Amino acid sequence: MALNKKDAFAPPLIELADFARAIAHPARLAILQTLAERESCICGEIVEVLPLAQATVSQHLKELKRAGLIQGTVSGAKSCYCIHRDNWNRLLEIFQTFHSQLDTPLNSACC
Amino acid sequence: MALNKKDAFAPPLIELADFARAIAHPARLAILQTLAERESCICGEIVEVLPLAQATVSQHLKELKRAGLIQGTVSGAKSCYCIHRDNWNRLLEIFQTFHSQLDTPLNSACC
DNA sequence: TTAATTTATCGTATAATTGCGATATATGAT
DNA sequence: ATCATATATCGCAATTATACGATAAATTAA
Repeated sequence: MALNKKDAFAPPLIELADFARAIAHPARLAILQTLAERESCICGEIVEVLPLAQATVSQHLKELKRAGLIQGTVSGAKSCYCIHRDNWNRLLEIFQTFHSQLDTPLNSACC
Repeated sequence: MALNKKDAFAPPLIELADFARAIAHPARLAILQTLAERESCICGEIVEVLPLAQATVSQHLKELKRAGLIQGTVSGAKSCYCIHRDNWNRLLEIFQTFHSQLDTPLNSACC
């Protein structure tokens, strides 16, 4: 955009929007699923599972890490990832809070 | 992207990712908030509240409408918007379902 | 009818996202 | 030491998103 206006909004909105952006791609949701279903925190396995090139998967992993939804550590030549449980739960919490704040006050009569 | 790979993923993931994308901008979250706090379903009022130009707000409204999170009807020269309660609740539901599916099976021991 | 108001859309510019091949780097195996 | 494996990063291309001024279209007010 010409100018980034995101910072003009309230911090809670920015935080939720940022989390939402991280999960706003089916590949990243699939990564989270894969990390969850296997007890070991794979990496190359994710590349096998997803219909994407290794470089692309690495980028998605980086984005999830940036948002704090996963964490990764190097173990030898391989890289090990897993879900960051605290932040993953926090996302649910703040979205539930936001959602309930938008509950209809009186009636849901609308336009 | 060179080629859009999103369709290569499971429909539930695509649906959730699409909802997430719609709320992945603080302006759109602010719009949802504004629509919720006023019983009347404003439009020009949103422009007054947000730190964005009218054309930009209109674009964000269009995006929220595309995702099904709001609905709008024309009433005279003005346009009236409100939250699409069914879909708004559905988003919460499918995210909660997805989130619970990723619950730790045994231990949360990680990398 | 004319003027003002309201909102959607167009056109444009800029920035971010997505995707991948190629490469660099580091570890593990031989 | 050499080779294979694993992964992050670079560079590039294509697409999409963000933002806004200008304009169009329709309604309301005068």
